[in-house]
Amino acid sequence: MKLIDLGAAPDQETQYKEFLHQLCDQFEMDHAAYAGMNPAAGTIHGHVTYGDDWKAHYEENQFQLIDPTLHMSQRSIAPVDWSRLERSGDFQHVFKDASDFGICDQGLTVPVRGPFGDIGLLSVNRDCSSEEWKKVVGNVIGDLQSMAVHIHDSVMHSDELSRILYHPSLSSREVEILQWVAAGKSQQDIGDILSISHRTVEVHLRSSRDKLCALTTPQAVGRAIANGLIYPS
Amino acid sequence: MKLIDLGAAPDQETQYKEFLHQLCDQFEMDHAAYAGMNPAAGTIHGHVTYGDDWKAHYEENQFQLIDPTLHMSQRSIAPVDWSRLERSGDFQHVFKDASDFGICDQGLTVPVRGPFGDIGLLSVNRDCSSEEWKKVVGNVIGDLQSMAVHIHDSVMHSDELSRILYHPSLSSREVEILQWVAAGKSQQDIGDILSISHRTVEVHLRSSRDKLCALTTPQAVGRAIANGLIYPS
DNA sequence: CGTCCACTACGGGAATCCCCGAATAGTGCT
DNA sequence: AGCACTATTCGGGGATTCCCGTAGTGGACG
Repeated sequence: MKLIDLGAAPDQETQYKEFLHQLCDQFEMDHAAYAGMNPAAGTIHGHVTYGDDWKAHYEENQFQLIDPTLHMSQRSIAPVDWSRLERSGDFQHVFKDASDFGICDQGLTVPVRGPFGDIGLLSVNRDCSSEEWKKVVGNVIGDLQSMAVHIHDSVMHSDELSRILYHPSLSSREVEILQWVAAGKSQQDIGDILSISHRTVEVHLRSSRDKLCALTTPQAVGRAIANGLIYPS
Repeated sequence: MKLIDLGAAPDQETQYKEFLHQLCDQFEMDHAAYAGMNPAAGTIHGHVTYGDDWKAHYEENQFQLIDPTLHMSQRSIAPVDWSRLERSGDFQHVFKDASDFGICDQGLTVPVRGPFGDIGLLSVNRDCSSEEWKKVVGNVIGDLQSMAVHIHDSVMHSDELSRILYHPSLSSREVEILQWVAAGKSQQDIGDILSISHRTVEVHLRSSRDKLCALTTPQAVGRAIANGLIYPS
């Protein structure tokens, strides 16, 4: 299994696309797609081997908001075979359109997570018999896992600068207190834990809200988690 | 590659240990160890193939606080080969003791992350020549990745609180209100928007908290966002 | 058909949070 | 040194949220 050095790519878009095409050839897949979300930087990376027509159609209809393959695998640790997805309205909606573009609903999505709340999703699909699919998947699942880690690692490291630049600058005290709030502690509790007045705790929370442009503490916690500043607990 | 159904284990400790021993046999390793941390549930799972004497020594000296293999891989996306670890004082300290127990410093740690900030670390090591190590690792890295995902997935789902968190069932009204809260609206605002009493809004929030096992609304919002029930805004 | 349970809905009063003002200490710039 | 800015600390008092109790409705089940 050959790994491309994705980091040194001068033209990343082309490089990643080429990588995915090679991945398809190697693992006998029709298509491959990678989606990487870095909430800390507010960036989203997408690379696909699909045609531009399907890409345009997907973006136009905002399918990323309802796409069940993204929704499920974002919540999973293990790879998600599309056959195990609920055949809901959203599923029918997306895959009915997909089939019009010659894309089948037999696929697999491998989720990868980094330490900053960043998520990478590597999806592959192939139009073939159910038995053949199972056999192919069984053979390449481990390599796919490695590929997913490799591409996500590469993408996130190429994006490191923007992550640092766009990181909201909360003070350590503010992060500390926000983390306790997300852990379900009251302001009084936190004051006791940190041995300061609960009034002071509230001031730090206020400045956190200001910096995150949040109207309420729950909203601030939501944004802090989405930004990878704190972890849910 | 055979996967044990870890979920149906009557005696989990024994089952996981047996799984790790099989993993060693299959991948030609001396030892294997898994450590899983779930901050949402506040639980830590550990399973190793090391002897009880080293286990006791490790715990006694609180090595988990300084162990560089844990420290580095907690911050990495890709697997970490121990040869790339900095030979710091902590490294010397841990591995000097380890060698006294017949454990070598040639190993690899594979990190896996779930959607709740939960981390699983699967480590393997083997005493052999550097060339042989590279060859062995190259052959099994993909399978190790799959194994790490499999065991972490299994451990997290075997945990009671984790099970609840991974499969919450909020009513549509509860999700709707939680989404407004995450958008920074007050209970009064939401009541006006939905044309119901703000008291009722609070009841829905309370049942949302209950279902998500959250002590406060901010914590509930954090968990709801973390598992994709609502979107940050 | 009655029972149980989940969802929806409302209100009183206590607990908590949030807006206001205020003080001290450190940091960087002129 | 003087100034501006931020981080950290604290308190009063009004606004908001939260706990407890109550109640109607509709679906599931023996």
